[in-house]
Amino acid sequence: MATGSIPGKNRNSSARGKGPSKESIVDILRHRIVEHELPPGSKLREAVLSEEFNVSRPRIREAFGVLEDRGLIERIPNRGAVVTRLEVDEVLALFEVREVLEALAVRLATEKTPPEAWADLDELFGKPIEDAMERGDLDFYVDCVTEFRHRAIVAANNPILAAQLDSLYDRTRVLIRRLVLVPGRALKGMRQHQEVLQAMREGNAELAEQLKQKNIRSARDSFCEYKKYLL
Amino acid sequence: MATGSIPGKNRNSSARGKGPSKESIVDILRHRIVEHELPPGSKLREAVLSEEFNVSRPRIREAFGVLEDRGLIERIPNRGAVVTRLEVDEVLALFEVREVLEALAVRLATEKTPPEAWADLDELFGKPIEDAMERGDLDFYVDCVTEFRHRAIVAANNPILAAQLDSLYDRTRVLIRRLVLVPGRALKGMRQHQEVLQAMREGNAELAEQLKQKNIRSARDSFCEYKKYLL
DNA sequence: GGTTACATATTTGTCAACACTATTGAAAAC
DNA sequence: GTTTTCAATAGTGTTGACAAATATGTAACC
Repeated sequence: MATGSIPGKNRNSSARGKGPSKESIVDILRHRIVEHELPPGSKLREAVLSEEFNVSRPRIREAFGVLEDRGLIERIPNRGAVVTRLEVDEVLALFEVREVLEALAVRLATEKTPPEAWADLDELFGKPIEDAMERGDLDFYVDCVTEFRHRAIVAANNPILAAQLDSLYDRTRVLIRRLVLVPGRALKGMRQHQEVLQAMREGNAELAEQLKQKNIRSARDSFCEYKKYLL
Repeated sequence: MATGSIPGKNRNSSARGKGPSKESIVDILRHRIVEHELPPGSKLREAVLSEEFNVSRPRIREAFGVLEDRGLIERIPNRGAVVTRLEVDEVLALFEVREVLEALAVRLATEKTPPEAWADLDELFGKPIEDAMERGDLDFYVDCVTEFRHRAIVAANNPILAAQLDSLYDRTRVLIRRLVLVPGRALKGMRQHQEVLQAMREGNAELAEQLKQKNIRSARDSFCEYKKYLL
């Protein structure tokens, strides 16, 4: 259920290599959509996909069904499937939910893990990331935050939470990545993560949860301020 | 996406009435599963369903895809689909997430609505429900709590949150209903809801959120204590 | 009597072809 | 020259049938 695998370029690719499994199909499509390889508004034609994956149209159709249920595409009767376009209200709604779920992940991770386990992450968010920030290495910052997210979700040890967060994250991935371009956002995010990590190293789950929630809320505020540049 | 409609008995029902739409199919199946009309472990045969709904098997298959993605059924290759059986760990995981999401709904509802709007609910949770409790009318209690839930979710005005909560609730509906049988549980739940409502009438969103979170956590504790009777 | 092997039957997985709807282009009328 | 109507086309929605795999029941053998 948790879509953990990393799809994308790989086998199949039309060359009569027997089509990929159904889960692979939704994962590949999901990947293309969340990475804006298929930007919002793109039409998804069943025929071309069925030919590319060497499978029949009903299999594509089945994949469309779950993609639609996850809110990644919209299907208009007799008109076909289109990649969902995010509206401002929807982004704010996503942030509202992410605010409590990401915070929950941090709290559970802190509760369920000995504080020492966060030493390496804490180290990563020390000198290495500060150096990266000074030289404007945003990629490194994004990688660190991604790693933090991943570790927290794994440590939270809650498959349902992981699936829900994945689903939320899918719909805002590019947006969140664009957000680091907002002046001062990355620096602020780094400081906030350092605070969260410190609380985690002290085993203070409630504090870590509150700080993480503040972090997401502050990200949402940044989005609001710069929304016309970001959407 | 938010599965708000109330499916079940209705049109179609095999009598050559042209099959129901795809969304109807997953809603009908969803309804049967969450109400334990199809208890955990039931086998879902594509052929009988396609005949009952007067549709072809690929349509059933597509519905199975989203049901599987939502975690309501499991599909074993070449073996078919069975209704998911809940494990204790999974129930606890669901409670952990519900704890923060239901609380979020209450906070957002309080923030986005004038306090007077809760007068009728507050009234309902006053004398009427106390009387019902005295005469042991559990149905009335369940109806009140359901109404509270519904009102909070609508007032929260967040489609993503509504969809996630629906999905969580689907997987534990019968369990939660059984929970009111636990000695003292209903009474405790009533008092907790009264406290939450008071906070809402005072416009104290943060307090209402915390109280609602405590309410769910206390429900989880009750489940833990009586899990061998409930599962 | 119990166990194993085989044949049958049921059920899932997959596909290719058919029917219907909407869009787009051209042609004719104003 | 502009607008309206109609036909052709492309693409979705749906169906039924076919192939592969598993479960079941029976018979033979130990």
